[in-house]
Amino acid sequence: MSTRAGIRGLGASFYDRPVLTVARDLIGCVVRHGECAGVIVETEAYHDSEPASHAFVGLTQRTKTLFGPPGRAYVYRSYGIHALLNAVSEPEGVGAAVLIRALEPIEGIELMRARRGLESLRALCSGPGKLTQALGIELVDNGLDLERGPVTIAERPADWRDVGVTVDRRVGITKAVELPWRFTAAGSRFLSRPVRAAA
DNA sequence: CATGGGATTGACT
DNA sequence: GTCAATCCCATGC
Repeated sequence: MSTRAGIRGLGASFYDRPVLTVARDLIGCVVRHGECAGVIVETEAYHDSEPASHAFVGLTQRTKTLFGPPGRAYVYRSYGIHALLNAVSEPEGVGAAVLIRALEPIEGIELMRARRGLESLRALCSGPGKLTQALGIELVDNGLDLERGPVTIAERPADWRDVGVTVDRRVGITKAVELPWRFTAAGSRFLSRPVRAAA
């Protein structure tokens, strides 16, 4: 491993594991596109066995990336407006992915502010549609290899290695709402929404 | 070919 | 708190 830390993307073996494990382990990792980068502070897992997942309907034109090899980006348009970024997980043939829901911005912040038309650091990437706008990720990035880029996800920086992870229910869905498949960096100020109060 | 439903956001009451 | 914007694609006639 001669590449500089934080530049090289995680390889397919990282994603070729149960999607809940990948979703938890992605907290603290770094998403990068060009000069812009941020630490992942919120993820959700989706799997073809449960109806909130796009892959629940089976293999279609839309879901073929989800059923493809692990370590690729699944990018789709939500509500006609927003591009949402996922990391395809589990072996090829299983429709599973991790939705990246929020980042703590660390590099390229001025470009992110220009793309978002906002100043507030907390508002730049605190939602799945916000972070793709801030990083300039669009539908053309669907299917790209997250190890080679242009969008990459790299391992945790040293100061994020021992980040605490909080488990919660997923946001914004109408099916399988009870599954605790949302993961957040404990105490982060950059989440899309607060963690739900304990029962 | 027509229809309907979103893994959301920002503006507004 | 409510609600519209707006694109892709799955489904059904």
